[in-house]
Amino acid sequence: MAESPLALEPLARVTLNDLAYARLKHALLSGRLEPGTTLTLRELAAQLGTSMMPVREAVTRLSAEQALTVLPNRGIKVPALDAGTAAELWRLRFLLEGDACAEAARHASTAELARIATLRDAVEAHGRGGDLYGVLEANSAFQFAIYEAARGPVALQFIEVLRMKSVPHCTAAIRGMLRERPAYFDECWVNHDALVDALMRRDAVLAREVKVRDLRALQALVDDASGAQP
Amino acid sequence: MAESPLALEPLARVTLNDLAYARLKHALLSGRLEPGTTLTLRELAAQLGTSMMPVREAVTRLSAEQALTVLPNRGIKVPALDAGTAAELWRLRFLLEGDACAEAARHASTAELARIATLRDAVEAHGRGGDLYGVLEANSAFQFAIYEAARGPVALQFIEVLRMKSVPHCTAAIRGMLRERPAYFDECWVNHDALVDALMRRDAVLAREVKVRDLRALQALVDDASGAQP
DNA sequence: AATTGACATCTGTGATCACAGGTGAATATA
DNA sequence: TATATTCACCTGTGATCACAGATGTCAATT
Repeated sequence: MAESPLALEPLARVTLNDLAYARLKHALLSGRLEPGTTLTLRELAAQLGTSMMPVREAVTRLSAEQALTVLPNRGIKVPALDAGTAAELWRLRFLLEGDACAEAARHASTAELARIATLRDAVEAHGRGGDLYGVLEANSAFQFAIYEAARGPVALQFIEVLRMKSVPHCTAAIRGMLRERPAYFDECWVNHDALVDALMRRDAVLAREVKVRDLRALQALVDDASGAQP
Repeated sequence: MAESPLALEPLARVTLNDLAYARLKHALLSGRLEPGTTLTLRELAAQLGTSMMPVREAVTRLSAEQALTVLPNRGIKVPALDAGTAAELWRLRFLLEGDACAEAARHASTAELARIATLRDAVEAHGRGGDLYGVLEANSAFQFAIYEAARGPVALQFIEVLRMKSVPHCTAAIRGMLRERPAYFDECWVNHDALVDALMRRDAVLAREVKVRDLRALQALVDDASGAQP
């Protein structure tokens, strides 16, 4: 067989299983599922218009990643985090997301940098508008644009898992603060600007530093909120 | 309801799915599956004495983690790594396994340290005996005893995923070196000793440093072997 | 009136069946 | 003899069916 000069990708086969997983992942990453929410396979299958089969493989996977918990004969639950697990998640987010930002500073193309800057603006716009899901969705898109630019598919997948577990745990606190003290988020916009700036200047060390600072602020917000009204 | 003084664990429900996953994971982590090996769902189901169902959920999961590749209508394959992915895996192993060793130095109980030291001896014994699967199995047990002592379940899972992808890629090189230049591994035993020593002295920085050195040596071995006879 | 008992219902799990699609060997053709 | 073509077989994927177990309701009993 002759070597094709096109070298086309093998054209990844997308199964209903993958599709179901992608949907649930997106729901978790964009804060639309909060701890305590319960689901059932049959209900999800009906919503997606398929049989239970693809849904249950997706749920099995998410349950293995501890992004969902399956109660035997009782349904599927978005788990609440105990303090120890939450602490470990923050630690790993500092480590992996910080590292990914450093790598992004090294590898991002100018087109990617431009796209990242655009997405940053969208986050701030939604944030000042005060709509929760808008800002969560936009923020997710902004962050993952950076992590994709880091050119590390394995690390990207780890970060997805971390955030699927972490985001639901943060949503309530963000909603409260967005309603009561929206000015609190000014610090976020500053950090976002600083991060984009570091990426554009190719300063890997600074990028990681800014990212960790940003995450630490979020952790403080969430810890305060859950400490105040548990 | 009265608070039970026993506070028993909820007794985790173990499904055939989990069992099948554990089996395949173990086969990958202990080097018994090498790149290029092909499997089928029906064959695995027959070996495990179940229907295809539990096996396929386990395989779906492993394929999502890219520890296995499923070729549409053609079977399941243990994937070979391209250079880019291999490099990223090494980078992440330095990061996460190094970090886990540092954490183990902080949190390991004396009982765990004793067990780790025992397992270290077993690795060296099998290594000097020259039997491949013995040393791989013992080494896996030794390393994971350390990572469990680090008290980070999420990080532990990430490390498992990394090694499921990395170990098959290393097996052939280790076999070759074990046969041709067994003295090469003396460096390993020294590193293992140094690692256990660092753990016992609670020196987190040193533990990470030794671990990274150990991994770097393994990477050099594997890269040399695959560069020599690709 | 409070407690206990049974039962109807709903859950995830596992098995079996049906199917589209890809492979490769055997066959027919030039 | 070399090439093209067909076709039987085997694969993963998806749907449907069967089942054990947990829950909560409702009635019978004390």
